[in-house]
Amino acid sequence: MGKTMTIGKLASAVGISVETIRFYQRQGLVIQPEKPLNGFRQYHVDTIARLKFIINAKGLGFTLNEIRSLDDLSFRCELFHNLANAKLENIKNEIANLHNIENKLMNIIASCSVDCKYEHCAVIEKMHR
Amino acid sequence: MGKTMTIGKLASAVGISVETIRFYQRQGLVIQPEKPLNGFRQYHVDTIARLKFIINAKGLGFTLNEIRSLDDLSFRCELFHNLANAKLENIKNEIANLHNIENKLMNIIASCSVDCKYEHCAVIEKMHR
DNA sequence: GTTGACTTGGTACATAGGTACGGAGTTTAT
DNA sequence: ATAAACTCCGTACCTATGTACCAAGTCAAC
Repeated sequence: MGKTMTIGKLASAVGISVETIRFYQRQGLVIQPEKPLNGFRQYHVDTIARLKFIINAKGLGFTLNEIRSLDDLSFRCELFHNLANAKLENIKNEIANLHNIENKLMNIIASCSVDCKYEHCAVIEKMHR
Repeated sequence: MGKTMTIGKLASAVGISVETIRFYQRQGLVIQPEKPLNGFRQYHVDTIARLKFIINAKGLGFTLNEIRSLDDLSFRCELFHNLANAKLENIKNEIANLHNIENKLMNIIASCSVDCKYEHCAVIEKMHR
């Protein structure tokens, strides 16, 4: 047996909405417990850990699809290592792209300060080429 | 007058698809020229600059909505400065968030190397709390 | 003057990750 | 025993940025 709870309690226990849990069920991330002939579905306390896992993995940048695939690792470090490293590369690329944009923006802002003496912004002008 | 062209020529002149130009028109980013009673719509050469502006602004991280609002600046540097700085802050925040994730990932990868002596990955375990 | 390439306009689909709604059933509190 | 709160289920909607498809019209080349 063990402790069980309705979806609302579960939701407030982990700090997400009922609708989100239902969404995760539809995505196959959380197993929906059987519905008793009479009454509300009962969720096992372990579902809290499951949801926290999903939330934590999301916090590490994993998508819901990737989290689903994390399940296939069945706690084997080596496989997890690979996925985490792949994700890390991923994040580093995103950071590099953003740094690129950041530099362009800083250049353009600096350039605007220097070049734009009159009404007509030379920087906006340049953006048309 | 001036040179004009059909949408296909325009698309290949700037290196995007016809569908994308049509999409930008629907978004109000590009003005659709009048359709002659008989024949294809003719785009003025200036539309090339317009599209390049959109593409460049996208490259600076501006969304299509923001690009639409860039139009209201009518080349006034000061206003553009404000928007560009806001966007820069924006990008910096995104970078900071990603760095945060990056650190968490690196910690977790390192921790997995140290803690996981056996089959059961202690790091995945921790992600359930 | 016919064939192939292009345009037009409308609509549907795609991703990712949810949020919102509505009517009916169930449970809980008073 | 009745009202308030909660659950269930299905479905529609949301943002952002396009992509895909279709039938019908038009244009250009050979």
